[in-house]
This record gives sequence, C-alpha cells and structure tokens, in this order.
Amino acid sequence: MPELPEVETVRLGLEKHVVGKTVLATSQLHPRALRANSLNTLRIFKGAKIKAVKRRGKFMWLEFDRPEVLVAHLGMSGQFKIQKAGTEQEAHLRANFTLSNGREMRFIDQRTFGWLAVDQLVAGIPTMVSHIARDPFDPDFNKREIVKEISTKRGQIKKVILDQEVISGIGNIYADEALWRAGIPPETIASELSSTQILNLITAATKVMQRALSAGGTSFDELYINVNGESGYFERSLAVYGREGEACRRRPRCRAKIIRIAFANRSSRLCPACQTR
DNA sequence: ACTACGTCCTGCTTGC
DNA sequence: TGCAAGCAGGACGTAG
Repeated sequence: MPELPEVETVRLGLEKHVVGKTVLATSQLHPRALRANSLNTLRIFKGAKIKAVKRRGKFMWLEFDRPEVLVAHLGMSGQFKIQKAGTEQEAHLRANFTLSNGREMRFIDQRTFGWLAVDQLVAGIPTMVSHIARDPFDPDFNKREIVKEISTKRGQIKKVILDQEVISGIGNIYADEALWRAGIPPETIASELSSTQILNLITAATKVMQRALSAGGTSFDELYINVNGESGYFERSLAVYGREGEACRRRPRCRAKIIRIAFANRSSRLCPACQTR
C-alpha cells in the first residue's frame, strides 16, 4: 500500500523521467480518475512543460510552466508507469499523458481509490493539500512541536498518527511498525503517553520509513510498483505487518506470536507481549 | 470542535 | 467444486 516511502519512490521516479518534458496529449479513461473540482479536465495540460514533481505526505503534484498543477493521490493501488508510446494499455489504465520524449506517463489504478486533480498553488501548496500536515521527511518538520501537539490528544495513539492533519505520510503498515518499535499498544490514549514515548514513536516511524525508502518502498501483493514497474523489497524487514501467527522479532527475550486485532474498522498487527503500557 | 463510522472499489483468500 | 462472504484500506463526508 503506498505510504510515504512508496509515494516518495514514485516521486523520485517521475522526477527523473518527466521533468523538462512537454505534455503533447492527455486522455482520461475512467470517470473517477479525475477528482471533481472547478478545473475538471486534463486537457488543460496540453502543451505544458513539466517543471517539478513535489510531495507532501502521500500527496504528489506536478508543476508546469503555467499556474495549474496536477495533483495525484495513489490511494490503495495507484501506480505511475513510464512506457514507450503506443505500448499495449494496462488493464486498469485510468489516465495517460503523451510526452515529448516518445514516452507516456500512465496512471494505473485497480481499485480506483486513487485520483488525479487539476488545482492551483497557494503559497507553494495545492489548495487541496493545504490541510495536510508536514511529513517527517519535510525539512521544516518540527518534531518537538508535533510531540507537544500529540501529547494533548485524547484519542487512541494509532488514530492520532494516522491523522494526516497531525503528521502526514504514515499509513496502516508503518503505523503498526512504528508502534511495535516503540513498544506501544495502538489503543493507548495519546495524552497518557510521556513526551519521551511519543518522541520515540515519531523517531521510530521516521526511521522505518527512511529504511523503506532506501529499499525502494514496501510492496505487498505487488499492487504497488514504482514508475519502472519494479517492486520494493522492504517487506522482508517488516516486524508485524503480514506476520500474524509468526514469532515476534524483538531480541533477545520476546518469542510471543504476532496477533491481528480489529481496530477502527481496520486491522492492527502487534506483539501482545512486548507492546504494553 | 471533536469523534466515529460508512462509503468508494476490485480481486484475492477463506469458508461453507 | 462452486459460490458467497470476508478482507485489504486512504481520505472524506456526514452523523452524532
């Protein structure tokens, strides 16, 4: 599932392949590919030169030599692929951009939770991304400030770190991994944690996502791939996600089995022995 | 202002 | 064996 490291992997791939290229043609192949707003056509980018590919949390956007930007969210299963023009269409191709270098930038999305949108920048951020908090990879991410903010929250800690308006980029996989690394149960009330515990948790989330980025992102069931069509290899290093029933990897002592519990209409994976209050 | 939950979607896995 | 239910889940809108 694309979370911060996977989206950053895609951003890096796009940056390498599309910056400096001009969009010659666009096509939208699925009604849900484009999120409805006032600027609801991809055709606006015809003839535009791509200047930059930026990101905040799990949101990405392309900047052009004109005011409009193309915002993209991968949702559950969104992918970007760079293909030679005219290559056979993928089964779930949702939008296509023909580029000036004989390539096509393709947006592919099986489950259609992902979307594209035409938007404008306000203070350097697309309006539809302005409510999203900074992510831990942001140079202006203020860890001490975030720790302080989290310490005031009355909600369960996992919900708090999944709240993209508090800290962005963390999804279900890295939330579970960070909580395991910090030894904190997901249902703990945030305000009942010490500042040190919260700091440890944010540090753990940052580290696990940095390691995942180094490995090219986590790929589960191969729905996530980067723009070259290659999968990430980080899943080998996951401690709890997808490991229910297997032995906890904490050393030297813990040998308990990882369990899966229902949490907020989703699932959480955790070690019942070493994630305790 | 805050929290909780339903909704969107497809395809693979599980269970009867 | 075959079909139906379950599961995966990010973000957002609405209900409470």
